[in-house]
Amino acid sequence: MTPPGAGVEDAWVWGWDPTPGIVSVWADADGRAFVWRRTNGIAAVACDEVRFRPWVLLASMADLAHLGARLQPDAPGVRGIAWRELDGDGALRFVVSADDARTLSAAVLQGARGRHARRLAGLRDLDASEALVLPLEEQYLVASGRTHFRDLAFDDLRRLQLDLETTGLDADRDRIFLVAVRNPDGRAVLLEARDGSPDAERDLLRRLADHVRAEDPDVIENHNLHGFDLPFLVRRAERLRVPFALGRLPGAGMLRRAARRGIVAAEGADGPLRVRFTAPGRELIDTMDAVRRHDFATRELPGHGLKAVARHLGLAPEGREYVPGHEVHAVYLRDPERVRRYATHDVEEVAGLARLLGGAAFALARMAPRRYERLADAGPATGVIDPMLVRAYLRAGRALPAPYDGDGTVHTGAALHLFATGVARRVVKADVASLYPSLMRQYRIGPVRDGLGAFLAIVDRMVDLRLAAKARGRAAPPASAERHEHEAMSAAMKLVINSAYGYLGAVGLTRFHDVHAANEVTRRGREVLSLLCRALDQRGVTLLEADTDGVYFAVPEGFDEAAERRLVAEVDALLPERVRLEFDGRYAAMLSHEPKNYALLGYDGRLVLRGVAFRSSRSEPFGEAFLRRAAERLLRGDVAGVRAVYVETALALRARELPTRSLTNRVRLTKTPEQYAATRGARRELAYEALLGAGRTVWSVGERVHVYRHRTGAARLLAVPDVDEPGADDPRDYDVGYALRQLRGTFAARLARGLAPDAFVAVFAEPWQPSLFELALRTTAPLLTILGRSIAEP
DNA sequence: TTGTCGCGGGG
DNA sequence: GTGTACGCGACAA
Repeated sequence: MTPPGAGVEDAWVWGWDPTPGIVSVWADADGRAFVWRRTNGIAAVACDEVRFRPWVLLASMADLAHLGARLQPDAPGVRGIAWRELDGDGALRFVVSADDARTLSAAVLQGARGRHARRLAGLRDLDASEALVLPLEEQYLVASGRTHFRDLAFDDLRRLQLDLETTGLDADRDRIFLVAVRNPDGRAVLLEARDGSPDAERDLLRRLADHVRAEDPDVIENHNLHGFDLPFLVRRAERLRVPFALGRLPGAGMLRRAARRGIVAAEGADGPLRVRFTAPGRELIDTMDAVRRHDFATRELPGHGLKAVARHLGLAPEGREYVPGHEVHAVYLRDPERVRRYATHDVEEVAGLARLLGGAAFALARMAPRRYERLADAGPATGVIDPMLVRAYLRAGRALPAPYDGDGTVHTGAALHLFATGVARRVVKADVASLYPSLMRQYRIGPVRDGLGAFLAIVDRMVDLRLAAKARGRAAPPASAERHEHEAMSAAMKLVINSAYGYLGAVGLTRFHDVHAANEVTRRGREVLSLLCRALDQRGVTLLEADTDGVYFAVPEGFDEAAERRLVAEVDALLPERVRLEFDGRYAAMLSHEPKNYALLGYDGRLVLRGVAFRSSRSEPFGEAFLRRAAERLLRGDVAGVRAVYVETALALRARELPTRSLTNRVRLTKTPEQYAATRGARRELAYEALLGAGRTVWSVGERVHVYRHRTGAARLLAVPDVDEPGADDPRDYDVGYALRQLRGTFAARLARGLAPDAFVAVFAEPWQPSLFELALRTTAPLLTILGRSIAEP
């Protein structure tokens, strides 16, 4: 692993204290920090209790004038209340510290109360322009230069997974009947309530807490741990009036911390106040946070639920047991073994998922002065970069700028050009890797108020770290712990690097935001996009669409892939050093419909539809199917084939050969019968009219129904069984005329850009009137329309 | 048809 | 002591 270097900038990235093996940190208002470290190799855990001086950063010393001689200059070993002034022109420039947080707070507030009309309960009630107050453990980490996990690998952590099985989702009504635990050694243990009584559940809670204490993990993990298991446990313990805690500090209990993605604890002035639970000494990690981050980068997950993610990532064990959520308790009563298998598989999948995706937060916790559990759910800009910058400034002895709401300058966006519509063949996609971070580094675009230059220095370091980690990861044996660590490091760096641009633009949220710098980045980005479009244009290709950092273009006949790659490399050579244009893919054909709406046909025959025009779940299945088949024919240049698909579909509709199911809309009910009755007069809605028409006056919100238009024009319900069974009970009484109008007006219209107007008329002429042009269609080619060719100079 | 608001999960 | 984005569905205008 990377040791902290000796340089100033190394300290900005890694901290500077070499203490190895820290797995958790807690600090209290008495000025005590509890530091849990793995020792004796990694076999044991030790808790050091160390003194630290709570501190606050102030814009003015006026509030402390009342201290008189009790206020002393900061010096090593100083006792009592001390202060020092930082360099530079930042507004937050006085570091005031004390032996304990209460003394510090009382001293500052005594002065501040004289100036403020409102009540001040604590330092956090001061304006952000007057004071910067970090959580206590972050005060400790920033001041000490310590970070988590130095010299530890992810697999050195003691990680325990737990998963509740309950009779329902409401902790005020439902109860816990089983807890599956996976111990740090990988063994699964089931704790079960002996019956449905409150005493049995109390006993279960006590055994769970005992078990965790005995196994003594550093980390507790589950999927939706913070959204379900922890709040449920705490609520049950409250209702059953039994103590419950998961931490390592005796008597600390389950504490709360503010968290954006927490559960609602109270209603505040600016919306609900949300909290997450925390337990001193152990890190409470929710794998759903890691899943969200992962999907944010890859956007390939089918959903964020445990089962779907585990299946998708190949983590589901052989013979995985599945039980629908609402049946878990009922199944347990008649077949407890099945639920035991199910719950065991849950914790095993969570362990795999946490290891696969949790390494990124682990890597960040070795750098940023925050608890591992906070880095796991933090946004990368405010959650990772900001704390690192605060630490860098204090380390350098430089004052921090006060929060700033910007000067009202609006944020300008990326460029989007549509050069052509219709069908193009031999299409190439090229894009610039990490365009915005590359521009920031190339042109040294950083926040204007960052006089220290720490922002760009940190981004530079992270890019280097990422490249090194990628190289080392490739060199390491597949599936090895070493490879896992490098891949996690690379993922963590990617996350932060890609958020650096967002950091600049986050006016009012990040400490050093700078909308002018962000606009300079997008301006340079538009410039690069224009430059590469012009360069491609000059080389005889047909530009199709360019968006932000990528471009689609069509190459002349005779180009093979090698020639395409040479062309991309040629244009790449014209770009600034750090801005690299890469070959991203090649396609047999593209139907360009509107900006960000297109269809691609791969050389392997795969059809990709992008944009709302081509994929809407509101579309009736028959229309979607028609569009896919017809678009594919069009992309192959087979206009007569498009006609054939249309004729076939239209005739099938007219003959009612298509199942009613394929003409339905799937609608989720959102109004109760009473609510709909109230609005029915103003506006009639198909789904509810269908329900009423079927004589149904009772339904529940959330129910999904299939609705279609009956030949009479009235809304009708279709009973759709779970599995498709071509039904004897399929009524086939849909409104054919309406469906035909939809086919032509809604679906065929998506292909209009690829056909000349007269060809469109011929292709989609009424099928029972054989077209005069039927023969001519065999020689009709799809159309490509070149739009205005001006490539705007930025 | 076209903007905005809110969600994504857990039993 | 808190702030992602993206794509989609629901709802209102």
